[in-house]
Amino acid sequence: MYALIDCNSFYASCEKVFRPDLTYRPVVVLSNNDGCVIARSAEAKQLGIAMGEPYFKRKDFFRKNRVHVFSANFTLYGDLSERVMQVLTTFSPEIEVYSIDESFLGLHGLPADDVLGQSIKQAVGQQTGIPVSVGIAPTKTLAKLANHVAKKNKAYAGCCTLNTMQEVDKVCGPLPVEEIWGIGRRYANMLARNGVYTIADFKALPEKWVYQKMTVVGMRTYRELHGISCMTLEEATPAKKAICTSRSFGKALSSLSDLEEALATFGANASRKLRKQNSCTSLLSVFLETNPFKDELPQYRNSQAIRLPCPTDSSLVINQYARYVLKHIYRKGYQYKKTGILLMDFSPRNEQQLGLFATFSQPRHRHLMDTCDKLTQKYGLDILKTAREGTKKSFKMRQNNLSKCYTTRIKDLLEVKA
DNA sequence: TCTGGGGTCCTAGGACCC
DNA sequence: TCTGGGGTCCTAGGACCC
Repeated sequence: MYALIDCNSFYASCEKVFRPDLTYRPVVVLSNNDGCVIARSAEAKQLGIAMGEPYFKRKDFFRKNRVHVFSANFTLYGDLSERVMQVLTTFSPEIEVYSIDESFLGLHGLPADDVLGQSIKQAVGQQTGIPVSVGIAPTKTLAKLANHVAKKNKAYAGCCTLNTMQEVDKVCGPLPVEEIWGIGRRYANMLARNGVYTIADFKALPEKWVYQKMTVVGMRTYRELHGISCMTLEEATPAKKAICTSRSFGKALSSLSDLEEALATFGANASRKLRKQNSCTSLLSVFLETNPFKDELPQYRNSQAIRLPCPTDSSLVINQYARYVLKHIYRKGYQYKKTGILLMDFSPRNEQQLGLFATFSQPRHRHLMDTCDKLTQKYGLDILKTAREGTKKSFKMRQNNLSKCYTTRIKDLLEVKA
């Protein structure tokens, strides 16, 4: 049996932990640049605020309804996420951290019932302040469904256990197919065209038809719904096969030098992620685009990849090539809104073949990068940068409602006043 | 004025190898 | 006269997830 533990309105809940005055108030969290709504507290959902709505379209509505607005604070959410996962490991050593706000637990040897679910919920709530829902079932796909049911129906009090196929069919059969993990909008449309609307309809299909229309991925989902486990717990997080860093700018940029500063910052960031998982990259791609929402402005977007002479994890080398590509795809006279870098084709750091014609020295770069990483880990990212990253930051994001980093920055600690 | 930022897996088809 | 049977790698496109 598996348990799926999912945090309720995670980002909004994180903000509420340190703002008890907002406990019963509608709260929303915005995407980078204060662009769209990406999290809503239960009260905000009740007001009819949708996921992904552009903030500027709803500003007046938020003010009128006294909706509290936060800029995304991923440092805070990441830290609280780790604390939640830490509590979960006290229940079972088998844990797959599936995303920032949810984990699967393997329940070998544990009583898979609502009592366990409730004690997980209680422990996480007490130790972190984050409310969670728990779904327990024989397969991961069914645990996801059970979790959905626990969240949507008050009667379940945040925990739903589905032990038998009879229970599954009774509770989940009438639900629409798009609630199934692995069935998105496209498949839901395709299924609707074929007269399949509910989970019961889907389960009644011939397996061969599912395979033909939805490949082996769909078939796995189908079997999991029938109680046949096809997805195992992935306890070790596999290394990434690609790493991307990109941001929209707070305001449009047109000069090459401004774009170079932005890209160098993103490149340094992507390189740090690369070093953190002990990989080297040998293929990188740079992209650049104007604001697609501005119909009246001339539009341009382009991207290009470049193969490196030998694998590297050096910010300096990566940015040198990134800058070369940027110059190549940059065109004068456009208002750019976004750029980014994508690193691909990884190899392990300790298994490097040196390039015969490499123009940079691996050992020297390695030593330099190690030293830089040690310094920034200890004193923060602002302590040391490459000159290319600049100091102007003309690309910086809009973040007008950013909360403090209560748990990761000493000067942001809450004060208790007598 | 203002519209996010990451990832994964699978399949088909083409080019090439022996 | 007859023209097999195995592979790999790459790319593009389509689906999905948070």
